[in-house]
Amino acid sequence: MERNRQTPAETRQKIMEAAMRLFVERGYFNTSVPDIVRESNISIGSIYHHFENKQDLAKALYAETLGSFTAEMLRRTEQARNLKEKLRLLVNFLYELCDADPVRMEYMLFMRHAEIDPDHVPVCLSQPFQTVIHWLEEGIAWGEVIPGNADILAGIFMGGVLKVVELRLRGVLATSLTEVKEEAFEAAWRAIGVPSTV
Amino acid sequence: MERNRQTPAETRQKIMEAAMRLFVERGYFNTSVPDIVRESNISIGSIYHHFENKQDLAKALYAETLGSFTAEMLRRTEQARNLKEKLRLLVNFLYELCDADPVRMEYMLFMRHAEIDPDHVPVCLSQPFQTVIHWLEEGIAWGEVIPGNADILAGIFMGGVLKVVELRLRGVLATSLTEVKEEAFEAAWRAIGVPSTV
DNA sequence: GTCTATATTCGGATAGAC
DNA sequence: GTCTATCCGAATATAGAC
Repeated sequence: MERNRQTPAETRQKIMEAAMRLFVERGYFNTSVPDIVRESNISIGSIYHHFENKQDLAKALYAETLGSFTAEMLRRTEQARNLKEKLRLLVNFLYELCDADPVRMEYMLFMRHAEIDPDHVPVCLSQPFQTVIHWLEEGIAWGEVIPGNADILAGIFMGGVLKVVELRLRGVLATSLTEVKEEAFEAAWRAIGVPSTV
Repeated sequence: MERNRQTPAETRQKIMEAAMRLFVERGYFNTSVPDIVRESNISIGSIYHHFENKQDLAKALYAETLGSFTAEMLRRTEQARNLKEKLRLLVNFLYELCDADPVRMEYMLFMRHAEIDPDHVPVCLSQPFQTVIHWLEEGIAWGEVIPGNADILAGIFMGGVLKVVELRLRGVLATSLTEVKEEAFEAAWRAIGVPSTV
């Protein structure tokens, strides 16, 4: 068989992309390494050259995906003037990402990574969620957010926003999320925002 | 080894309870049938007598758990006079269940059953969630709920309420859900309820 | 670095005694 | 209906040529 001309970095990238597609489609445990070989057109030997084992591949995929998501989220929200605007930009980012790359969105929302990596940090303790909690603590101090437990308010807000993503990914919502982002954001904001705030 | 004196129904029940504990603790695919043998003290032969195979056991467990949950949910909410009261009773039920039986709660919230059963119906299409959507459609007609897309409003409300459950199960919230159920409910209701409604 | 061929382990499932 | 002993396929991972 003809050998690949691509660079090692490209090979590694193709492996990870194929793995993400398959993990989303059938789940980690229903995906064998030979499946990844077929989906990526990379041989099993190369896969085990780039990654120690299947779990190591999954961990690298998770870490890199979460890392780039977090960086992009912070970039997209940093220029906001107040909390309401920050959260609106966050929702816009999430909903646009879901429309543009549903596979990546589904991967981040639903991969049960704790079943793969015993010392995995739960999503609600990871940086994106903790950042939102911190924003809400500031928002409470500033009088933009209804006083209360910031963890609970963050859960109500983000849980609502993300459940709408799930409804879209499951086909319950027929319309793209971009079309409903205002309605969803306004509802979620009503739960936590002080009404007088613009 | 001494044979069991229990009835077949008890044997079946012990198998299912052990399976649920293990599925929640390590996940379906990290649980082998020999694991279930150890956890339940039922032999592998008996397990395969009561269930066709491991997947059939998981399907029965899921169906029976969801069925009894749905029945109890409907029973607990039927006497409410209006939508706000109905949803409050629903939240009370969910949060009390989480405190009383976190394993069952976690099983229902996080089992990725689609990876086990190819023709599994997603949670957001299952009876409990569809019931809430139907309630909200009525609530909109009655003027109790802010006019809008009932799917989205249901997602915002239930997503928020359930994310708080997740925060509790993951140890982010140190207090029991019973202690915070009013705060969480009031916030989630603000997202969807017409303010004038009592 | 990439490939093919192969070894080993492990877990789902069955046979058949009691 | 419950049990023990066993089979067998599938999947992870390795060896070693190119």
